Amino acid sequence: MTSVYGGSGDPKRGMELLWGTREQPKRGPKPKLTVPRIAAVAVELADAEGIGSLSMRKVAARLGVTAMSLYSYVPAKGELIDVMIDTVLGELPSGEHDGDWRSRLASVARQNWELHLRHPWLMQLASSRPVLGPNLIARYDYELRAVDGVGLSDVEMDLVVGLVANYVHGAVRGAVEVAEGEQRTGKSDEDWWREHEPLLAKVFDDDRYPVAARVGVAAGTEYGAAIDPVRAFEFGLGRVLDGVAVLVERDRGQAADAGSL
Amino acid sequence: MTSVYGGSGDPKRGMELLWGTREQPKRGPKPKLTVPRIAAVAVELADAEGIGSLSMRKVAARLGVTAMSLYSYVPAKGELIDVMIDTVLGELPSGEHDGDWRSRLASVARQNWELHLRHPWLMQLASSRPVLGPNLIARYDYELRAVDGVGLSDVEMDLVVGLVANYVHGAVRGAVEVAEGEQRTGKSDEDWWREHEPLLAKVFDDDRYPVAARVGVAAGTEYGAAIDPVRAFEFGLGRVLDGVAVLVERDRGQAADAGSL
DNA sequence: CCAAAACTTTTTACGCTGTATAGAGTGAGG
DNA sequence: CCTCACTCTATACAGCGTAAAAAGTTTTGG
Repeated sequence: MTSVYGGSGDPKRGMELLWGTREQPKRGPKPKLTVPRIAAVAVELADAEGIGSLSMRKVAARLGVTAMSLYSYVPAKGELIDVMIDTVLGELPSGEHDGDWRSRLASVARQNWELHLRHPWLMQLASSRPVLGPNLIARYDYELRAVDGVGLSDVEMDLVVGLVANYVHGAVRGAVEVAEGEQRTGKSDEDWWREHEPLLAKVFDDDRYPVAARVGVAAGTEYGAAIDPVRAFEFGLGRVLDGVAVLVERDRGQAADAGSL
Repeated sequence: MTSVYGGSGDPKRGMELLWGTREQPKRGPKPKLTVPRIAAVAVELADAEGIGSLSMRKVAARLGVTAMSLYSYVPAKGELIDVMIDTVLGELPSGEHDGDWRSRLASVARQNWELHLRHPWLMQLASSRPVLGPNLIARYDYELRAVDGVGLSDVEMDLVVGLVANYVHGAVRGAVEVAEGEQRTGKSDEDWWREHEPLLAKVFDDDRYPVAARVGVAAGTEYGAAIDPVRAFEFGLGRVLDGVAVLVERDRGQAADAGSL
């Protein structure tokens, strides 16, 4: 008899998984595995070979078990990935903050940046539903506290934190591309750039696309490569924080508090 | 679920595909298909069912041909996806601009936003290498022209355009999630939010996560849902443009300065 | 004009995927 | 003890990308 909500459906079961609120069974053989152990192995595999080549069979093999055995811990692969996501979110700080709001927010951004570099497969789960696991909530609280008490409204706080998260997510894309490209081809981005220079010269047609040609060449020679993801990230982060600062100062003036910054 | 395409071998063949610089064969039967036609059908399928369920067999079937037949037009699925990407980039404007730099850059962002909503599968190709097709170059030129002549250095222009692209990419994620969630479950995000309110109340534990609880509830009631992607996008775009404005004014006051943050 | 060469298309096949289903093994409660 | 609840294994299926081989189609050279 098959459940109507097979596969990625049942949110209650997913919540039990993420929050570990499942009463352990009283009868039957002792389980050989645990959900956190399965998730840890899956994360290891995804880090090493990419989420695209992560399969239930490989995870099971690494655990000395058959593929189907995993299905008594996890309803389907989708839920396993949900647990993987919340697992790696647990690597992020969620305690007390230091410094002013700007340095706090910069730290938040850099922590998220590094997490995505450690686990590039996070990028590719862009269009799945959010997970709402315990580590996500803890982290959300932490990120909000970075801008708590600086004069923003609650909704503005949520929007600012979302803005930083969104920006980091977009920016890390370039870095992951470069890193995976280098891993795949064994060539550095710089080598690739030099090797394909003649082809790029034809692509950046000076007559049809004068601005692209001028700027593309200027940027390419400056970076020594097609893109410099770290520089792009730090540059964009600076602009984003400048934009938030404008908002903070505006709100502060509105609250008749002539503080400095 | 996720599509990772790797291994794509010959970059020269890929370039020929994208730029259409392949001399057509003199002997043999007339080809029934063309690469643009194949790509158009593939885009249609990906729009309708997602990139995860796009297969060579389905594309071929839609064209009245067997799967293997496609391999005389395209070396592999990865290259087909490259062509798909450049194809949809062709939907974007690339002509003359109106208005000042701020409204131009806002238009650029909104155009990219809408493109991603039309073709959500673009999101999931986050970690593939860039495509360098003709439409990408034309669009890059167009976006650069939005901020040409406002006093930024060439490298700064590249960084600003990259910042906006990165931000949009990150922001569109939430919108795609909501849209796909609604399509998959048949329920609006608002319904989902209301239905799971008791569970969310337990998740937002007021003692452990006071800030998350306060802000999460405030944001949720304000949006009438877990997130309001359009509002988040417009808010973040405003802040990003404010941050760019700070840079523009700084450069304007000071002839040349590449420093940031 | 005909055969060879060049090209497209189909057929078949292989190893891989997620997971449905059924059965075997294991431990506690009646 | 048996029985129930549970874990784990074995088997199977449909679908995937694509390699290899063969068949069909058109142009070219002799």
